[in-house]
Amino acid sequence: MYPVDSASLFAGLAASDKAAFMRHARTRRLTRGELLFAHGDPVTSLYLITCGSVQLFRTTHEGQQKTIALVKAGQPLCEDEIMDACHGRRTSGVAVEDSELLEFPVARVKEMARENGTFALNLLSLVAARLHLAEVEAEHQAAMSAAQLVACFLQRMCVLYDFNQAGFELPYSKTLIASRLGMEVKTFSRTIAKLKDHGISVEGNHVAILDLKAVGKYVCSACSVAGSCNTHQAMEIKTAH
Amino acid sequence: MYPVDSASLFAGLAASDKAAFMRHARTRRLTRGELLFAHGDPVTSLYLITCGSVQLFRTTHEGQQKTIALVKAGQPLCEDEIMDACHGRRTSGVAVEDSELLEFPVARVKEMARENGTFALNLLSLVAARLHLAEVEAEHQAAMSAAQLVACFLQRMCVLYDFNQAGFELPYSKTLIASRLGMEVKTFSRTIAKLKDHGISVEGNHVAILDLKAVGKYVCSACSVAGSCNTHQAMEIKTAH
DNA sequence: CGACACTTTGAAGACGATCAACGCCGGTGG
DNA sequence: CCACCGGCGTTGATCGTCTTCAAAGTGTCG
Repeated sequence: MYPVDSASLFAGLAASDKAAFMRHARTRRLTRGELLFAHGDPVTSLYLITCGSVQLFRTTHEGQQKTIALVKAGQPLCEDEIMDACHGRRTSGVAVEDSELLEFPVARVKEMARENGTFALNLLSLVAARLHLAEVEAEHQAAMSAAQLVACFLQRMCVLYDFNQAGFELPYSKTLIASRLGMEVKTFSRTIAKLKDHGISVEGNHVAILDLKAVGKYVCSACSVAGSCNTHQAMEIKTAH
Repeated sequence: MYPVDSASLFAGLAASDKAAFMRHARTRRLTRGELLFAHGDPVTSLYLITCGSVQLFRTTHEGQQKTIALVKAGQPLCEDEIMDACHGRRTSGVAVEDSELLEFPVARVKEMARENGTFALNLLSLVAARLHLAEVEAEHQAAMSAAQLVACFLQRMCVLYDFNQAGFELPYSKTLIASRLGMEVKTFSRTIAKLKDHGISVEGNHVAILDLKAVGKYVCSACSVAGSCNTHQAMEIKTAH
């Protein structure tokens, strides 16, 4: 269970305001694979994952499904959709594993944002951060090879999930990760083999990042002016305003 | 000159509040090609373009430059950067043509958002809309061929710039548009030829969209559940909350 | 044990990027 | 006035990368 109070959404809020807001929360429990909402559904709620993780995805006309995001415990869900409720969900949301989340009615969230400037700015920070992330992601997709994408992703995951670089287990299936990276499973599979030569070993679900320099050399203009993709580390962590 | 008062940023604001905010505005005039800010610069201001247009881009290590966005008169600039001033500009901004814009200090904007709930929600709407746009864009890049991208772009431009479908002039150079679409000029050039067969004729800077159905058949799951990319039209127009 | 989802691998194919060369135009300077 | 240059746009040929098709191995769970 994730400590809800420390969510960046509530940073800087008075305990009383937080408590008042929390009274509108409902707890939702999902089992592995259960649908939280579907593409096109009306946007009625904002969520905060307290346990587990959720996959956001879209299904293309051919039935293929593209993963937009993997959201883990402690992170909010759909904070970017609350402002245009009229257009319906932009993605489908499904529990990757047994999960638990807090559900806040959109109307309450807007009300809170309208009345509490700090909360509004927190919300703005979150959405802005996601936008930045989306831009970086887009640039990566365009500029980097499959191998670079995978290396970059593994390294970021390592930081974000607080894993030990020297050895950790993949928290998601390879199929899911491949979809998240926008590539075919086959390509992902092939790519993994090549990574051995670049300081990253993957065997089954076990990953070991042996040579960090090899990863770091993939420079990316979106991440910093002249730095390396190691600065990704800061990207998802920062939320303060 | 664009009517500033009708900017979506100020929707629903009391005239007095708007006026108070506007007092902090400074007018900036840029000549064609002039730099507004560079990648990495501290984020000091939010802009509102009153006249002309601005290119946002990043320069990669090899010196190539990728266009992130083309912002035209009436639209705000950098509304997504104001919340993490510490990280510096994420893009460089340059005037595509002689332009004029209003400049608001970041501190004032934050202050306004903190005190005025409506303004805060307007800001949130803007950033959320941009995020949505970025996601759709990413999906397009991944799912559509070069020809589809160009067709889609031309059609959207037609709506966004209020052009006549039957015949209009490109407002930007082909080089710039190609960069905006994330493709090489050469590819863009070749693609244009192919479009003739699909109901879009381009000769020099003159474009005519003859067969709309041809364009419309490029369906895209990001835009609507089962609709066509014609719904792009709604995308950039909506900003209300 | 058998169904089925997940993963790996080989071979062929499609697409866009890259290399290279050329025509076009506006500006500059001799 | 003309020769030169740089930016822009077009076109042909080639190349690398990722997807697709096809097939088979691995694992889990009923």
